[in-house]
Amino acid sequence: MPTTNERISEPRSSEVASPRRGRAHKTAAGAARRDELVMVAARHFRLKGFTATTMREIASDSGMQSGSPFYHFKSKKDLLFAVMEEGMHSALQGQEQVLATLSAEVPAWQCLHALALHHLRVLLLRPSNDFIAVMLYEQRALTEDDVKAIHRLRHRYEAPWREQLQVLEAQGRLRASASMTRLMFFGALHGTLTWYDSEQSLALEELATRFMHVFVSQPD
Amino acid sequence: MPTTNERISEPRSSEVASPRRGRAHKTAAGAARRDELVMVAARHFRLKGFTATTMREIASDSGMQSGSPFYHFKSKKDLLFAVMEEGMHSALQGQEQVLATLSAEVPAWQCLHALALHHLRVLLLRPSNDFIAVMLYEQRALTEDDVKAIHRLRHRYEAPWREQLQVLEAQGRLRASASMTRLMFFGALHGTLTWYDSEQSLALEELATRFMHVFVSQPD
DNA sequence: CCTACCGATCGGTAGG
DNA sequence: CCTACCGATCGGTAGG
Repeated sequence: MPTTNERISEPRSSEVASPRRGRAHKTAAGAARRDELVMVAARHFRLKGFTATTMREIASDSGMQSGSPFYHFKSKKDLLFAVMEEGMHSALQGQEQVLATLSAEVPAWQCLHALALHHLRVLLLRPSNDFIAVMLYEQRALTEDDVKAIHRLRHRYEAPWREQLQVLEAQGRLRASASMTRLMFFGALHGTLTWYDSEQSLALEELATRFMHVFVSQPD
Repeated sequence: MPTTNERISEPRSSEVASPRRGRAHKTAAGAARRDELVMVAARHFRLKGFTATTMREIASDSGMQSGSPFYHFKSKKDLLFAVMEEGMHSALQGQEQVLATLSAEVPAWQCLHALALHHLRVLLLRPSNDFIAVMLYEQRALTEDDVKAIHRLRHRYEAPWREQLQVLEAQGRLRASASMTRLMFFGALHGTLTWYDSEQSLALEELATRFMHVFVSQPD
């Protein structure tokens, strides 16, 4: 996928002066402060919502004064975008690692199972799983361009899903079309955010298997 | 179900003075104004979120002055609760009507199909479908007691689902346990809020059928 | 239900 | 990254 868009790749190779939205820190300490802001913001945005969270809270919980986050981020919306964008980048990375461990001839059922398990971990495993709830619930607070950028990342994330589901569809092992199955599958997975309880519910491996049996017939 | 809780049933038989959270209007015009506030609020809460919506916008779009909504509702949170509570009441009523038209011996598959279709209509058909998106996305803005009241309504709403899914489970026609199937089913249905497009997608009847084939095997 | 208003808070900025 | 601050807005209220 060489079609990375500019803003998404920009943070990794930029030298613009602060305040801005990317990572342009000369010092490791500066980058660490920025990362802390993103983490703290993700938690607050998830628990209280974007609008109900104040920059003052985020600053205070990051050990800063009220105006200091604006040294790292031009606006509150840019901080929200950073939460979603960096979350998606790390989820994409994790997914690629999972796929890399699979041999090339692994059956589609097993591959999709691995993708589902990884996604459940992204959704439910702390820490740093806050971003995805924020992404699912706070899209309307983004600018149009930022929504598009996030959608591009989500599309890349879904690419292997599309691929495996098409294989399974061709094998006659789906109960709806590949794209309909994908929409239902993600909907059901995202629903776990509202009911999964790590104390009382199944282990994620077992949960992923249950999902697979509902959406795909005949495991290999 | 005689276990209706006080606050839920209160609005229908109360005589307390305004401002309050129930319907205590002597005049039909007063009740109509209140209903308009609830409808307008639902739309705004859905499109912009609870916190980002101001009482002034709601007032203005309801043809009132900025302070007037507080004649009908003690607080913004009470208006949010009214949106969810009245939405759930009408959804419950609609569901009961659907069930009433079914004969007593209708097979479980058909009954669940009717429930799924009704739910898709509640989710996706305008007007007055805003409340459910608000309910799903804005729970954290409610007080603890209000969350409990809404959960009781949702539990009542899910009762016929539980019943039919248990029948289907006993018949060996589910791919996961009855409760797991219900959680996945609702998750997948709620996901339609993010992707269903009435212009391009299937008719809701057909969509309900596709859902049914994924979650339940062997239609009658 | 309107008028007029208050106290509090918030995103953001200048200047260092 | 801190200090000190501004302009704007907001939920809510008193009094009619």
